[in-house]
Amino acid sequence: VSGGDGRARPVTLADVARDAGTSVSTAARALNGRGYVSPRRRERLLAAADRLGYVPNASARTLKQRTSRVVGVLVSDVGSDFGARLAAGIEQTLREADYRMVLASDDGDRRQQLHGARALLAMRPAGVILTPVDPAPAALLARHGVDVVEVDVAPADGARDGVALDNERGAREATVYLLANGHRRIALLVGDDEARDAARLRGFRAAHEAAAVAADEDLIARIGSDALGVDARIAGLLDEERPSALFAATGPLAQRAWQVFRARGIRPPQAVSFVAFDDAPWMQMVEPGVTAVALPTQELGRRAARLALRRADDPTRPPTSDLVEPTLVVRGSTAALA
Amino acid sequence: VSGGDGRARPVTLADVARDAGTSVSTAARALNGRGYVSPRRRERLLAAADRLGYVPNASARTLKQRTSRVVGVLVSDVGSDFGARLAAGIEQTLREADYRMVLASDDGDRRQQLHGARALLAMRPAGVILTPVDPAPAALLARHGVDVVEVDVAPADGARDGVALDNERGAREATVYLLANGHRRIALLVGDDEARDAARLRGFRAAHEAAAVAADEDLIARIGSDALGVDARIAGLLDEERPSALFAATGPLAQRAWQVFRARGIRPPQAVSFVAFDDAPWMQMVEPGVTAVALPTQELGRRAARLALRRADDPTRPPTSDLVEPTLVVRGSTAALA
DNA sequence: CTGTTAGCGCTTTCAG
DNA sequence: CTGAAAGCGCTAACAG
Repeated sequence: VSGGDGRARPVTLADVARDAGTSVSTAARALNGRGYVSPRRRERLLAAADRLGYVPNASARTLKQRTSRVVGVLVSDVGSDFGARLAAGIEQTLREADYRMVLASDDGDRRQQLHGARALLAMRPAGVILTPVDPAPAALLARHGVDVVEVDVAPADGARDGVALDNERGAREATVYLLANGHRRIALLVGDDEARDAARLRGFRAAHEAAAVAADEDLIARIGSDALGVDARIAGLLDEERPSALFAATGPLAQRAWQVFRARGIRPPQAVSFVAFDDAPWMQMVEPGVTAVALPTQELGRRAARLALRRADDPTRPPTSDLVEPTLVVRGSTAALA
Repeated sequence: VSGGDGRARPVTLADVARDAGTSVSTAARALNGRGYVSPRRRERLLAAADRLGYVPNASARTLKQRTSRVVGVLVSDVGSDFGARLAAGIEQTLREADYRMVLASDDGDRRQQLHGARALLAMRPAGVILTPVDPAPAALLARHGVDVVEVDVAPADGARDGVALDNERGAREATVYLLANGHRRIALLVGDDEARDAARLRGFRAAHEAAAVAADEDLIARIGSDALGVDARIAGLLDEERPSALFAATGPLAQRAWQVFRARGIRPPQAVSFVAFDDAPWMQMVEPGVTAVALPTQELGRRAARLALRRADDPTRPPTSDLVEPTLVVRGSTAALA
């Protein structure tokens, strides 16, 4: 990188123009490639810009064009595995298209969400990607004419762009796998979320129906992972219902279940086979490895970013809602029922 | 949130002023609280802003003030555990101070790093936080008058603000713990990085010196975790040197070591005690749990953000370099030598 | 193909 | 205490 000493005043387009002996408009045309500029002058301008260390002022451009090359991202927690991988996918795609990502999180707090949305609005973003917890931020953004892409919500109502994981299919495949391995009494641990967990439950049921196996309702535990007594509930399920397999349809529940196994000396697939939803690093470190449904979270981010970019490009196209497919990773925690 | 229907043109300060029957300058003073405005008018302006759904235009403000309320963050990988937690800490602190974070990553690619730095520069950020891989981006930024905070570099040379993990101390404490438990032949697995791993190695040595135990050089393996034959090297170390404890001073090496244990049926602390650097979720899921040095990565981020903010506030203060301390988490993989 | 011109929305002297 | 006015740096007509 050449040019530009520690001067206080940043180099502006006017400086470059002056240096090359042209007007600012010619300089502008040369530096962002649109409009006619004679090759000679273009070259001189490019050289001058380089030598002076010219960096365009994004604010000035945004002010004039009324839109920036920034896409806002609102997630509940960047530090979580989900948030991190999502953000990574988004950022990667954005960067390839020469857009910037401004990332805001709310610590699961509605007020923060709205505040974040307003802060993003102030930057006149080309779009905003958000994982919706509350409808208010999306509504605010939309009301101000900002295009929104929703992530990980049930196949969107069609009013907005959205990308979601195919929770139902993931759960179905895991269940199909167990059924195909001869399991008939499969216990299900699933969260109590309206959308996500309901879809996983549907997948579990669908697999049973397809196999013409009746799913015993007593084997199904809908329970938040942070609820009190989760461990006891899991233990109870194991003891009383004696399932041949356990499907933990949530990352945290899988973790709890594994802890219960450890505590009671259960070592899948002996006694029970074990399948988890949401593959995590620990699942391949434990012995045996845990068979799990792996979620393409980063791909989810890429798709969301692609949608945002596409919409920025053409605001009139009809809303899309994408679905990304999880895959089952088979490890040692499952075995065929003899 | 009140006001503002789906109009195309965003509400500007002029609109608010007109609505309240004042001039824009009065409106400006009222809405950002500095300068005199009569209570009556202030109130009317606030009400008007609210009713109209006014959102200030950050670009206009930035253009005028020549600096934004944005802090740039350059990390190599947002999706990694380190990057994610760092970003989370930074974002949290920034948000509390009403600053925004624009996050860019380079996939370990120098060109991307420079490109990211330029993109940030264009936004006239109040500061940039980066995990330095290459000195060029920081230099570019600094040359253009942007304040830089470096993260996780050896206690900075004092030229710039910086926050680092106290790698030496973390390694020392882990080693002290093993020595205190009677271990004398402690094998060390450490990376070949110039700064970070060298510090950890120093810590290992320092602990030995303090305990007046000679560290056997044959027990020390400096090896990149991605090198070929890491597993064989680890196995060899175990077989040939018969250490009573193994200290894996890097996350990836710890993972490799654990895999080797699994493959050979070794179950710490039987045969060997095991300590890892960089506590990770899997370490509490495996049986037994792994004793590990936990790194306060999120705190690292908070500190970095705080430094950036402080410097934005006062550009003249002398550079600070902070050090954050890791803590040892004792689990079941270590035992006292009989 | 090039230069002039008029702002984008906000902040900030500077008079009143 | 308030308003007029002058830009911040860039883009986009529109004349030449």
